[in-house]
Amino acid sequence: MQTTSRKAEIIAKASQLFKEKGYSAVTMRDIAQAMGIKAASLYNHIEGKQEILSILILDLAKEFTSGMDAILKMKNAPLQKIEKLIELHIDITVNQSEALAALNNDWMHMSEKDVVDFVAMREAYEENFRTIIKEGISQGQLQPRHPEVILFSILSTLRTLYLWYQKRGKLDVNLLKRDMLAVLIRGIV
Amino acid sequence: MQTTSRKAEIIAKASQLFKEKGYSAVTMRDIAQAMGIKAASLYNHIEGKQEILSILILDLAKEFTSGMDAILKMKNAPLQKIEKLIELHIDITVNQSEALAALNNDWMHMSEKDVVDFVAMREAYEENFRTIIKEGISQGQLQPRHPEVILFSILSTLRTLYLWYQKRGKLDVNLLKRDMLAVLIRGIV
DNA sequence: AAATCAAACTAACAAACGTTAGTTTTGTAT
DNA sequence: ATACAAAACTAACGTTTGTTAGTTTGATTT
Repeated sequence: MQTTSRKAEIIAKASQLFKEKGYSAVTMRDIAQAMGIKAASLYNHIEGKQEILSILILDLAKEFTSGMDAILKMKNAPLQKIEKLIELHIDITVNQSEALAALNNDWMHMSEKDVVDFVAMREAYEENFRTIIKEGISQGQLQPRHPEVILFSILSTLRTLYLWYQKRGKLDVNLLKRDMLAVLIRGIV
Repeated sequence: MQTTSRKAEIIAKASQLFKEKGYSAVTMRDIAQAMGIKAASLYNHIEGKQEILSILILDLAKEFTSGMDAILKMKNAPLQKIEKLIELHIDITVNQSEALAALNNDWMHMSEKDVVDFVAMREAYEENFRTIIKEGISQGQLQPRHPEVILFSILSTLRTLYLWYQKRGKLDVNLLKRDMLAVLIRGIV
């Protein structure tokens, strides 16, 4: 019984390389060498380079979308939903830090159709996040700052978490969540 | 009297393309076409593709470094230094949003020597920032959170500001500074 | 033993890449 | 008009790119 298909192995290895150098700078021969095989052999498992990227990005985007959907269904107050969203990002980052690099930096190199789908998903995600923030403000639970500034302050931090989570001594996840929630929500003063 | 050299024009145009697709995905023919000339003509002005990238990134890195140096010389309290740093990032972003993309995403494609210099500058910058934060905590001006979490929450937001500053209706710079200072320092609750 | 099948291989292609060499054009100063 | 320098051009180069075609290997099933 195989636990991981060869295709999944290729995608996993490719995502590591994409994280290091970016999609465009990684060649099929790079990926093959990292797998210990020849470039042509990759095509027994995948359709092409672009397919690797699309699977990587769209699967991850769906994870964010379904996470958001679950949170929207909750009966919690806006601030508690934001806390859940922060935890969602941290959980995904800890388990998928490689794919996050591609999602952040290389989505524009997917096929046109996949780019359209991805951008739609991302805009829907951001719009849901924005709505929660606006509710928080109108209910007096959040400070009356420009919602866009709040949205992107939080999102920027969460989206680039993958860049420094690793090296910083593998902070305990629960400790990380506690401090990030504190900093992002209550500030630093 | 020419106000901008042809070389500077090429670098400026290239940085726009780098921001859209990343350094590796932009070809010399792309840059030439955007300039309305042929690819070979570029070499009358620049040494090669990598030189464009290095000038772009290292010039910007020096701007951050000298900005940091000026702030370190001030006699202000840590919190006020952090406010100055946030304003520094916002000012640079407003004037150099294209080059910031390359600095964030494509620094690893410079020559080995330039990468070493760049990473050294970045680490020095972060170390200075970290020291200010630690002073703020030990003086009781900042909450006693993990300094690394504070550092990267602020830096992540500032570093990706270039991605959304433009489209969001060209927020007035002073308004942006006010709201970002509030969100990053005093939080959202 | 024969057949099957996944997964590797070798060899090669056409296109695109960064770059070089040598030449022509263009504007400015003599 | 002539000379000069800046900046464009055409043509081509050697590599590298993603990908295809056809073949071989090795394990499992019949």
